[in-house]
Amino acid sequence: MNIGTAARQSGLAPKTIRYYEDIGLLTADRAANGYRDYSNEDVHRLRFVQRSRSLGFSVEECRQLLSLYTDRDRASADVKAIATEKLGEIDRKIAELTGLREMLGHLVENCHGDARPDCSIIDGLSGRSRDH
Amino acid sequence: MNIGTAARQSGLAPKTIRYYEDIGLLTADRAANGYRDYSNEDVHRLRFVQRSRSLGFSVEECRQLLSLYTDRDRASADVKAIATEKLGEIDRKIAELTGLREMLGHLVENCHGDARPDCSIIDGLSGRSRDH
DNA sequence: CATAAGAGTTCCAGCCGCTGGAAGCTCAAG
DNA sequence: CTTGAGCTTCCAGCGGCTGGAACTCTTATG
Repeated sequence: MNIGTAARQSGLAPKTIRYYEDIGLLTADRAANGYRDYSNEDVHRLRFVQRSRSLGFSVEECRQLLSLYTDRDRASADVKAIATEKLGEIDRKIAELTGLREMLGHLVENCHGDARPDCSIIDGLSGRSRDH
Repeated sequence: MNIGTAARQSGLAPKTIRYYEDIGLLTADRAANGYRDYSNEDVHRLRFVQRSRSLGFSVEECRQLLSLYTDRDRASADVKAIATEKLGEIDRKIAELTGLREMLGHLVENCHGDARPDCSIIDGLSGRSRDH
């Protein structure tokens, strides 16, 4: 199948698929006319990458996961290690964002938000606030 | 004061400060020797940007905030609007990450993580899992 | 006073992960 | 036969820095 079909079936943009080929993440056969030609198994791999990316894995991690995916002899522990590491990262990001949310939330709450120039958000950002 | 001192006091890297000047976010006086020369007020502004960036505002948003910071006549409502919008974005990001966390958490939980090649994480990523 | 270290300057290039756009090819429908 | 969609390649740019080269300037020490 052509790249457009593979794109639709995998949820990736054609441009993205070409880019992945460019950086050597995935290869594709070529038809006689020079068009890329994708098998169902290729689409599986594309979707695998799409899901992994959307779960927060970097392209390099996808490369690793993909080789683990392809290598039927690898231990599941190898995969679990990568996924667990990622889980930690996600947790750290959530914690960080939650902190941000709290701080910014305070600022917004304390800002009267009217026509007066006095603004606790600006004060907070400039480090002139009384607490924290 | 020189850029290094301003950097230390604002929590930004000298490179970053030069970059901000490059893109016209902040300007700096020059001393006779050509070195950038920062006043205490400059450092205030640098720190303002540093905080804003660390709270998740983009450089462009920082530019807006900075002009609101500098303009003593603006209404606090203007600032509040930007901050509230940002708060929504942060909430969306948290929700997204929480979703990811849950999904990846399930996969990791179900993976026995031993030497066997059978792996529920790989299965999940490849879209072969039974549920979700 | 010579010299060496450290901090400043400029500019160019690269990171990640795409995405847009130009110019040219191929293919299917009308 | 023409039109338009879809494919190809390549080059450039996004955001937000960061690294490195090559240079000048300042400061401390022998």
